[in-house]
Amino acid sequence: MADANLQQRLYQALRQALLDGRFQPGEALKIRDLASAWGTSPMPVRAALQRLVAEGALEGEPQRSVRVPPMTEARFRQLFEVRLSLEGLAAELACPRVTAEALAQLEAEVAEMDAALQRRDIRTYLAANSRFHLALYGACDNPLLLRLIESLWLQVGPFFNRLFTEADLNLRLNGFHDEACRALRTGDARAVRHAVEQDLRYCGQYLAGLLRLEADAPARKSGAAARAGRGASTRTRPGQSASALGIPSRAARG
Amino acid sequence: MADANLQQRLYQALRQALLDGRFQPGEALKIRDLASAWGTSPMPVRAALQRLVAEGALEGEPQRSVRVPPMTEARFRQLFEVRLSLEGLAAELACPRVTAEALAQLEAEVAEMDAALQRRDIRTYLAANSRFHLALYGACDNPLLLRLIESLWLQVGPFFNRLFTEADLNLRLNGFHDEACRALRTGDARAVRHAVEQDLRYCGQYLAGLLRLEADAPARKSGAAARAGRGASTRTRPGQSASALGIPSRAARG
DNA sequence: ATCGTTGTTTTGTGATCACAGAATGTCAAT
DNA sequence: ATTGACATTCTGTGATCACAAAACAACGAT
Repeated sequence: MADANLQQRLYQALRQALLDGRFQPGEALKIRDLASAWGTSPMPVRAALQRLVAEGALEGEPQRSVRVPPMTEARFRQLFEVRLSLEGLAAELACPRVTAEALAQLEAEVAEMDAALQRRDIRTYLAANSRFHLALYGACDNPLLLRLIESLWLQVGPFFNRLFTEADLNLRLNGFHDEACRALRTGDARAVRHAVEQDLRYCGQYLAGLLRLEADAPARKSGAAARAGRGASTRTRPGQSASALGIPSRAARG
Repeated sequence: MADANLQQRLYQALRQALLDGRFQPGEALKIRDLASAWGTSPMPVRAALQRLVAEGALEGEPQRSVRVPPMTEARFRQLFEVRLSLEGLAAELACPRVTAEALAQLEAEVAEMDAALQRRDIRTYLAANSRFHLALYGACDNPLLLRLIESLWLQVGPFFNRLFTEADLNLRLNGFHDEACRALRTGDARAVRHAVEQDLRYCGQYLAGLLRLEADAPARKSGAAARAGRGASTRTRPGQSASALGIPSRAARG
């Protein structure tokens, strides 16, 4: 996984950075900056960015810089309408195909999420949550569906992770995971789907609330450099976003 | 639409060629060939191909030529599972949002399809069919969903169109379109979804049958150059696939 | 003080070149 | 005749260069 094409590694790195919310919404990713940060030529960076644009993870108008799309209420609604449909389908398909080992892993993830919630360790919770859903959907025997779901995650990621790190959640969203596990044991595919859909709906409602809050209070602190309309005139200096990457930046040459 | 970036124009051209089934499944698209066919440098072609790979319309292993993926039963199943879910969702969402003009267009398309069927004009039928579904889904007020559906069409396209041009269809799949229109008038979203799903299922079942037939009879004539396993040793001469394009090939220079 | 204008810099895009890995084609040995 | 190794060609990938459009900043007019 570490080898392969340079552009594919850059793609993976950018993808992970996006999922971790290491880029500000609205932030412009400039080819030459990233290239110098990685110590490569602009070429593979260009390819990686174009691929992310093709997947909808980044937005780029014809002749302008590529930006990470800010989350709006409209986009959020669209995203969750599709997520509900697709992840529900994956869950339903996965039910009859899930193996004993997979089910064991799922329950282990639920346990870890419980523990993380009690420790108020959001980071670990989110990681276990991702693994839970991925392991569940992974059993659906439909790689195409899986790819689509992952591309959707990539589009929510930047917004999702950023908000969750700030928010203290006294809410219990692990109940739906437990419910899903029970339904999996029963073999009730509809119930599995319903549990996953409820999980998504619950989580989505919470995030929508946070989004509304952030929209009302337009960046009181240094955060959120760009609003929904047009990006503010904050000019980013070269190499600024380099710190957001894994910094494999081999000895800034030049 | 005709202007914009070179790579975007190439992308659109390739996309259309793919939708029209002008490329053989399994055929390898080589950068330099397409570039010389268009009279451009290999660079924008590379970008366009990579974008199509990112969307799943083409498949490409790391260091080898990009190919149009052959349709297999597994892939077909995966594709239609997702299509059913997504297009059903789009139809359901579109129902309460469809305008009077859109509905008029939909019924006009149905009429045209009827006429085309009686004339056994498959070409016109397919075009009207595309317009019908696109117009319906277009009312769903979810551009993201629309993009996903179009990318799915792009993946079925090469297979879909090729088979339909060969097959004489005495089947009546216009009934579901009519049913959808009636449900739209009633405002019964579930019924609209059901009609569209039935349409897809019916069409999919037919195509699956043809696929099975083609799989059993492995290319008795000159068609189908490559099978599912490994591509045959048919070595394509440069410029062969150029005829499949719009041939904007400006005076082969050199 | 604000807005329109102009000159400079930045930044994406396309072309050409260079390199490495894969595929193919040839030839010799069994 | 088939199979193995070897040489050649092809093809994707990355680097560097050149150009045009967009963004930015400074300036001048109202």
